Amino acid sequence: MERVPSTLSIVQGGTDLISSDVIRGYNDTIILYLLLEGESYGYEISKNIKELSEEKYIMKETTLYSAFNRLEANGFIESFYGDETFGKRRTYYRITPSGLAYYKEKCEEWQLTKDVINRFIKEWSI
Amino acid sequence: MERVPSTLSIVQGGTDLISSDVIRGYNDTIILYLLLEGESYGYEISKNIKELSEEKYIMKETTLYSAFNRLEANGFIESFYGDETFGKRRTYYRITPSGLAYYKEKCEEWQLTKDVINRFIKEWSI
DNA sequence: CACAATTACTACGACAGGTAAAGTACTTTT
DNA sequence: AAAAGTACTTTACCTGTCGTAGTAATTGTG
Repeated sequence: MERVPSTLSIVQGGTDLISSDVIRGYNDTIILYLLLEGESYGYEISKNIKELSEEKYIMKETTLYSAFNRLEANGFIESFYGDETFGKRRTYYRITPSGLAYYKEKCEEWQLTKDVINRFIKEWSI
Repeated sequence: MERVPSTLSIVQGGTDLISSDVIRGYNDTIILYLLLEGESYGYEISKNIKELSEEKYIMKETTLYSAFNRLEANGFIESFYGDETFGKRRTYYRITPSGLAYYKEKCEEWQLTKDVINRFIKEWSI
């Protein structure tokens, strides 16, 4: 794997590429979205992101777990241990009311951000 | 001015807010877009961003000038001095062919990114 | 005429978020 | 028995943003 500077860093080697710097501001939101559907844990969320984005976005493990810590520190999610008696013990997360409020804010912000960025984008295809 | 952590840092105090972490991946693209229309310099670009975004996004000076340096180091823009004989000498920038190519890539990427993020966003208004 | 405001940068240092690399630990498949 | 998959944790580094501050010239206001 070639070493690429971070601005140009690419998720997925193929033709569908997304630079991680863009999603940056929305990693927390993406995680919260998946927790809306119910409690979950790291590995599952990771797979859900991959599936929902049709492999176009794969969140790195370290990014995911550091996001969990940040979200918990901010009171947006709560963690608890699962009671599985086999395998490695999972840490489950659930969204809190303030996490939901934050998610809603981010959704509104997204509409605005989209509009602003669109003004600086040209469409070359067709 | 209250000290706010960077994730929640806000551009514009009012109801229209955009966190800088989101635009992050597109600052370079925004600058290149404005250079498509012709040569320009820092202060002018800064004002154009403000106007085009209807005050919804104001790029910080330090962010702008560090973006210029990065873009020039990557060969996406070229700088030269203006010949004004009054005032402080301006550094003008023009976009290069490889800058144009990069801009086009970013535009395509944006369509993809928008689609991906949209999948994790709910619409609460209406 | 003094002063503030505006224009046009530059330098420095701090900080947050993303990520590579590596390790731990247990289970299932080959 | 080895590889692959599940489920994390720790460390250390890099990049981009941004607060603060300084320089330098011009224009507007009292």
